[in-house]
Parts: sequence; C-alpha cells; structure tokens
Amino acid sequence: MRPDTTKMVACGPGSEKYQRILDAAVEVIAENGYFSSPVSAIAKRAGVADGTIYLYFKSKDEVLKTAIDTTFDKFHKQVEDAFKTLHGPREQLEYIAQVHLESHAVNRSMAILMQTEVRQSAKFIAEFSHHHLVKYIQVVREVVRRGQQEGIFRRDVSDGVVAHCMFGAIDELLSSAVFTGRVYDSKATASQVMDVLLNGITAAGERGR
Amino acid sequence: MRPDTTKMVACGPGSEKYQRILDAAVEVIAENGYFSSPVSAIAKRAGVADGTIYLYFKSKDEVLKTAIDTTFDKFHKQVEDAFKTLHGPREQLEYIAQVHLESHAVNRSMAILMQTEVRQSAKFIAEFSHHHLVKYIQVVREVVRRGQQEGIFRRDVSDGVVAHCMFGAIDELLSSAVFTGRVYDSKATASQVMDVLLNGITAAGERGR
DNA sequence: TTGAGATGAATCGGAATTCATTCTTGGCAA
DNA sequence: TTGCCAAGAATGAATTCCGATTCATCTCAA
Repeated sequence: MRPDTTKMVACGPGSEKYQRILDAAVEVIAENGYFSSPVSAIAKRAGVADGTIYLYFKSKDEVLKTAIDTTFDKFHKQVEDAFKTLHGPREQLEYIAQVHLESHAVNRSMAILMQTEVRQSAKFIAEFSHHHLVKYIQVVREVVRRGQQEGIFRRDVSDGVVAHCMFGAIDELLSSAVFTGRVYDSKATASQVMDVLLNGITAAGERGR
Repeated sequence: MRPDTTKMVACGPGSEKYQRILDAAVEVIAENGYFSSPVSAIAKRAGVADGTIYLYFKSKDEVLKTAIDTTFDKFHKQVEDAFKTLHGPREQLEYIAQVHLESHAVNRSMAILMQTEVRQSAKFIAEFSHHHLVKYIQVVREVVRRGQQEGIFRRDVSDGVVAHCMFGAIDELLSSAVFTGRVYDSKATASQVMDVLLNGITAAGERGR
C-alpha cells in the first residue's frame, strides 16, 4: 500500500514528465537560446507531444521561469544550510564563491542558460531574475558588513561595492568558462579569486593573521 | 568646393540617415530587447520607412552588430590613445575601469543594450561579441603581467584570473546601475573598485608606497 | 527626363497555443 | 475473470498571429 504522497499523480509538478520537460527545456535553451528554441524542439527532446507541455506549464515563458526559479532557490537553500555551521565572514564568502563556481560542473546546461538568458532584456525574464540576483547580493553584503563590524574587513569601502565586485568577478569567471568551454578546478579558482578579494578588503590591522 | 570624402552620398555608412537608424535601433532595443523589437518599430523611431532600413543594412542582425562593433571599437581606440601618455600599470587599469563605468553616462541606451544583449545566446551575437570581450581581457592581462614583472603586483595569482575579476567586478557594478536605474559617480566608484582590487594584488613589498 | 532614394503594403515563413480526437487506466458489474 | 466505461492524459494537426524581408511604385533633384 502506498502512502498518499507517493501516489502517482500523472500530471502536476511532482510527476516524472514534468521534470523531463524542464530538463529538456534547459538543455535545448542552453544550446540555442530561448528565442531560437521552438516549443516543438523542447517537446521532442523531452519525448512528448507539443501540446503536452501546456498540460504542465501555462506557457513557454513559464517553463523557463520555473527552471530559473528552482535553481536559484536551491542555491539559496544550500547557502542558508551551510551558514548554520560556518560562521566566519571569510569562510562564508569563500563558501558562496565555491558553490557559485561549482555550478558549471553540477549542471553545465543550466550554467549556460543562467549566463545567457538571465541578464537578457526580455522583460519577463529580467524582472523576476533581477529579484534573485538582488537576494544574492544582499546575502553577501550582510556578511561583509558583519566582517566590517568585527574589524576583519576594511570599513572604508562600501559593502555594496564589495558585494557586487565579488559577484561580478565570480560570475565573469564562470561566464568565460562557459563560453570557451574550458573546464577548471572550481575549488582552486574560487580560492584564487577570494584570495585577491579578501586580501583587498582585509583591514590593515588584520594583515598576516 | 568640397573634398570628395565629404560629398553627400545619400546612402552609405556615412550618411545622416544611417546614423539615425543606428541610434534608433539602440534606443528601441535597449527598451524592449532585440527579439521584441520589430524592424518596424526601429524604422518608426528613426523616422523612415521599414524598407529603408534595408537600403542601409543587410538585415536586422546587421544593425545590431554594427552598433555593438562601433561601440567596442571606440572603446579600444580610446584606451589605446590614453596608454600613449599613461604608463604605470596601476594608472592604466584605473583608466580602463573608469572609461568602462562611464559608459553609462555617455550613452545610457547603449549601456543597457550592452548589458542585455551582448551575453545573449543568439548565436550571431555571441560569436562576434565574444571576440571583443576577449580583446578587452587581453589588454588587461598584459597590463597585469607587466605589473607583475615590474614587481608591483603579486605573482602568485594568474593574470587571467585578475583580468576576469576586474572586468567582472566593473561590469557587474555597471549592470546593477543599469538595471536599478541608479546613477553614480563613475570616478568615485571606479576608484573604490580599483582600490580593493589593486590592494588585493599589490605585492607585499610594495604595500604603502 | 531620369535614376537614385524612399516608401509601405503584400508576401512568406515560422512558431506559440489550442482543441478535436485518441489512448490509457482503474474501477466495476456480469 | 473478463469485458466495458468514464475520466484523466496525451497527441499533433490546425489555427492564428507576428514580423522580417521584398518589391512594385512613387518622389524629387539634377
């Protein structure tokens, strides 16, 4: 006897087909870009009929939106969890950097999609993904501010500027890897970037600790 | 009597209409994104008929391509010129940062377009604009390498990583300004970013110089 | 008068979404 | 156990809209 929660709901967000469509969409869009990816291509990749996609999603937009939202949510949850046992500002920043850079290895197609579609000007994408980026920056800012209060980081540079620098630097590294197809050691790269950045924002009195 | 070069060629890349179309395209695309900008909208903004655009450009793609190419070329030329009288690695990097950040003020629409379209996955855009980005990074790398050789910068971080960090940090700052619509003092911001970065990569022996 | 320049309606293809139809499946009565 | 039914799923061809590009036609300056 199955518990209710496992009961096969053929349709609905939990189903296997739902996931297959999402995965297919991410792959196809990563390869061709959102506007050059006909729904029919996504359907074919997922092994379903064109119309089926509309049983699971309201529109093509909705598919992309869901994929992006899910990814960001996972990221934020992962960071949140890690922070429970990782308290130093340095360590927290390093952790974020590493997870961010790792995304390439975790799911290449998704990484490509993030780099190529999230900043795009299609209004519907820009609007909601902007929200996720703001949240990311927010988290970093808070860590930086705490570091400043604790005297670990310099106080003469704005936390906002530092947060954007960190995000931008890492994102660009990822982006370049995605575009050139080069693979890298995410741990080693993250540590180099954060070495420079942390060195750059370390308070004078803390040097060499 | 006019020299030949100034003779009014009604059509052709020099003409006033050519420029008007380019400007209109940049504005419209900045507002709506490339794929949501019908040629007819660009034509209307430029005050010409739809068909006229095809007298000046081979295709819609071509219009965007031209706009982006021109902007990058201007940037590279500007940097090249400045380097003739600006020799210190620090100063050169600071100059690049400032010009990059200034682009927002110079031409807001173009800055938006750059942020929203250049990284996009439409194959035709990605391919040629990638080339420009590589060139940018290349220039920065060379400056960094020279700084390392002269003993001004640390040698234990790769010039490539530093170059990407710098580009990414600045680009993200610009991007955030573009998306939030916030205006900033490009000189002050550039100096903050470069303060952090340069501080981060300054060789130990050079501290406090 | 002529031809370069300009026009904008018509063409043509491509793709998002719909929907009439078909398929599956699980329950139920004979 | 078997055959049948209804409802939920899935299908994919048809509909519909949109927009890039073309081209027959017009304008105007030399």
